[in-house]
Amino acid sequence: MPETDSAPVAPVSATPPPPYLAELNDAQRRAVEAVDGPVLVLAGAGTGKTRVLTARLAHILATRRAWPSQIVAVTFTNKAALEMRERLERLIGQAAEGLWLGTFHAIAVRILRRHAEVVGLRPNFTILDTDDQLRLVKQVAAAEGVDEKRWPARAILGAIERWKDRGLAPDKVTDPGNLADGRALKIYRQYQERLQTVNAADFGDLLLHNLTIFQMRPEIAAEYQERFRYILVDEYQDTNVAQYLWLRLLAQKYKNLCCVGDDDQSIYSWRGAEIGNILRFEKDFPGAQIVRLEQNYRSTPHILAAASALIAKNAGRLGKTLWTTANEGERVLLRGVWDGEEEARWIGDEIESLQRKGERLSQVAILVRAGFQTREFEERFINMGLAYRVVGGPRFYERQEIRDALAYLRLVHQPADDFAFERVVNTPRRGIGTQTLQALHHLARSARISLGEAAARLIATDELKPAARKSLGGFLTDLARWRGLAQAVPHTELAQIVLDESGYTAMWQADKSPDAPGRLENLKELVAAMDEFENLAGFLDHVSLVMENAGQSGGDMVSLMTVHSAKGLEFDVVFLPGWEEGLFPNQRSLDEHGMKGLEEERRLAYVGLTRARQRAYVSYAANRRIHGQWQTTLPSRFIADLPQDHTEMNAEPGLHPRAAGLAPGLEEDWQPTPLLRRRPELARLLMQTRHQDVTPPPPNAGVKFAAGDRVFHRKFGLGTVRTAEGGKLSIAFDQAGDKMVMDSFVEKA
DNA sequence: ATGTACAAGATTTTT
DNA sequence: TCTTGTACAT
Repeated sequence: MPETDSAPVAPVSATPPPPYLAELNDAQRRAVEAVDGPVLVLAGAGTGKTRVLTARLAHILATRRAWPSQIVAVTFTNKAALEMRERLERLIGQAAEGLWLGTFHAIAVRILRRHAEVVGLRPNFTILDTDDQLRLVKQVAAAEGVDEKRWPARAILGAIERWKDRGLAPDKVTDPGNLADGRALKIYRQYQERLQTVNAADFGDLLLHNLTIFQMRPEIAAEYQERFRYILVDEYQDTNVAQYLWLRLLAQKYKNLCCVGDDDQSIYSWRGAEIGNILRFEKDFPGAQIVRLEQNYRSTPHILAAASALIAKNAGRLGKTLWTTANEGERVLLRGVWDGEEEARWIGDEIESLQRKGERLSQVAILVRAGFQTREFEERFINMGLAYRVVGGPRFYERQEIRDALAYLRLVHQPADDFAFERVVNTPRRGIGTQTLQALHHLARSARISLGEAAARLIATDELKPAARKSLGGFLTDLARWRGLAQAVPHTELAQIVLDESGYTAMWQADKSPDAPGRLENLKELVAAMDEFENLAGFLDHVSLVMENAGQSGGDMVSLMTVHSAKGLEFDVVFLPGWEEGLFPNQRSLDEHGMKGLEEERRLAYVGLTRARQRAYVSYAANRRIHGQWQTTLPSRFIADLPQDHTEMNAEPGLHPRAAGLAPGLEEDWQPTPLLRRRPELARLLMQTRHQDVTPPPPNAGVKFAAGDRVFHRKFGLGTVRTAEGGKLSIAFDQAGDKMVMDSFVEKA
């Protein structure tokens, strides 16, 4: 949101009949025209949520209910905000100057910068990234004497973030739980205090501080309540409690709040999203209009039916019946393969064949459950020369050299930024090691000052060794000079000067590792990217809030991403690999959240399927290598949830043939092959061949069982062999009782 | 203060 | 398998 928000901008003129209404169906039009008062739009996948929200914006402007600067529209990603703005401006035929459009965080930060002093910050405060957060928690926890092994910093930070997601500042927390022996709350307090000392806010703070400001200064709250005549929210099912409170407060005066959401697509509960926010809407806003959108414009009937049947297995949903008038199309294709490499090969071949039939690569996506799954596809696609892009993968701003460079700029811009200080004080090497740093930390913590200030005090004494003292002094002098320069020269020039004078560029020039030239290239790119911003502050905010890949968006390429990042997107063809028990649904989600976890996983599967317009492919592998370990896997229970009428099974011969009809109970006779776990060299050999042609060796080949042997069965557990005849064993299982089992299904215990 | 060698641990999803 | 952290040597 680069625009300023000074004076209200004149109303946008539009000539009737409005084009934005022409392309809508009845329900959509109702949602658009019900502009006064609270509105909740419950909409299924592919029913045109964003289109409705945009049309609504256009409508508000065209009917002159508000100026753009009196409207706030909140989207889930910055990209969605950009798209909405473009669409809106096309609709109204002019720029929507002054419109507040962006993520919760992007909007909250604008408010916070203005009133930072209310929460003890200065307007140029730093926005922390996850790394910095974690480092701070580690420091605080260590000082508190918490055992890192028992209570990893990650877990403590998780607890802190959960509190923040729920809108709880340290003084509001009532349930300290037993995390870190009940010390988590104490750590939270110190963490927060330290953030204030170093003039920084983390992501959660952006909203939390907003709430605090509104609470402590009612006149400020009133100002924004007055300003925001219309509030629009996309993806409402994924708002957390803090966001909900923020919205409720701001909408208090005009109550023109319109939320669009789909409870079946709530996939962020791990980040604090509350489906309850949707359910509560009518209670909080009596007389709210509820509009349901159920006509799907995206997918073919087969895909829609398969997805609907899948999500119908979830209990506790509001329930929607999606329908479409589209032509039947192809069934969802289910494909079972031997292993992950085979899966990547098959998908690659399939994409090539689609491409030959005229499908554009940019209309093809591979959606995986977890980030690490993209690697297999990348390797394969590089190999076959297929153009692809990883969406949301390793990001430009997360590269080491970029983060270092940014740390220099942050430190120039915000002298108290400890995290930046720590990052660059000895990069390039200045002979400032752990000893010196420890002394700095010690003083900084005890005197409640920033590291930079502590450094300044320390060089005034003779506590440090002469070498360290001299070098640290030089560093501080440099910083002071650059800060002075910041007023005088343009920010791109400043960046260049800082990188050169600090010796950072020279450091990489002297580096003879193969990736050094690339890093220097990236640094150049960074300086070039800064040119698009008015000043250093604007650039730094952009970097903190918009952590996405610059460039490389163009071109005809296959998209590779997690299902989470595919939210809100659509493609002609979607591949959904890795539908295996443990991977999808993810085991950890199941272990930690039980039924709730399973339902969220199912919603995720639903989101994945409904991204497809024309074709959806679901695949699973019988063997997968995870952390370099071979594991045999079962087809996901979600596959069994897909109705046979709308799917087509196409498994490799000999691979758990009834997988499609197999319920997760796995009563049946299929067993994974433990052989591969014991003999990875065999697995590797198998992987190097065309697997269609290879019959896997029978499991347990050559293993003979005799009465009295202790054995293990995947389903029945441990037991003792009573009799063995041919391949059939009679086994007395410790838990499951007596069973007849084929010997290939048990292992020697 | 810096560099090396070896061991342990990790992998869910992101504004 | 790959990355990160720690202990020890330089």
